[in-house]
Amino acid sequence: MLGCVLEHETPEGLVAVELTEVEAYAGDIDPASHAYRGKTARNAVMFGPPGFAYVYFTYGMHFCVNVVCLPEGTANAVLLRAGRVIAGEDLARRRRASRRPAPEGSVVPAARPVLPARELTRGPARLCQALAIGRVRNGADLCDPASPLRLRGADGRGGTGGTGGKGAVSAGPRVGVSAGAETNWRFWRSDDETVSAYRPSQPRAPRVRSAS
DNA sequence: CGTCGGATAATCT
DNA sequence: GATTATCCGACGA
Repeated sequence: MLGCVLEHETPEGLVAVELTEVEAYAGDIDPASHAYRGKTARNAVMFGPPGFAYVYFTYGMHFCVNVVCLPEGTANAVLLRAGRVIAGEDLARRRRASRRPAPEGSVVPAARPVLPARELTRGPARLCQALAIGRVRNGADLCDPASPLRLRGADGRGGTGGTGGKGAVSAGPRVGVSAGAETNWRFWRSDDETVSAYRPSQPRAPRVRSAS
């Protein structure tokens, strides 16, 4: 799936990325998968036919998008973690511009730093923000060229991805997972600056309430 | 450049 | 009530 192109067409315009980093999740045999404990309302799309988008909401503020794989009844998916913007960079940058509150006592809004191109879709939630992928795209048909959210080969047809002969593919542990952390099911284009930084799972201490 | 804490709510136990 | 397939800004080197 590396090297394939994900496109989202909205009234605001089209943004497309060439995928540079993905992670595999293997349903019932994979403790890191959302489908590990069976079918629920959230993960239902993963149990359906392949080629559809599984979009989920996490950490109270972020969306991530997966491509459902393997036949109906199985629950496998590939998480799209990063890409390189190849169309609609302006729109992507506007969607990604973070809004900081005006400094205290100031009427002028804080200056917005210009985001480097490599930061636009570096990470699964950033990718979704740049492409404006949200809940309404859960279940979208990625293989239908008429779908607003679609996936295609880098050659404009159904061609395979990989690195297009331009380099190597690396593999390593998945980001942010606790169970199944030893499985090397994260794949990325070697030496690509759009690939997200690896962070091991960091369980946070439960929030303690002040005793007083 | 790196590490660290906070935000914030759906989902599941 | 705990956990989470994350990101951002602050701060220090």
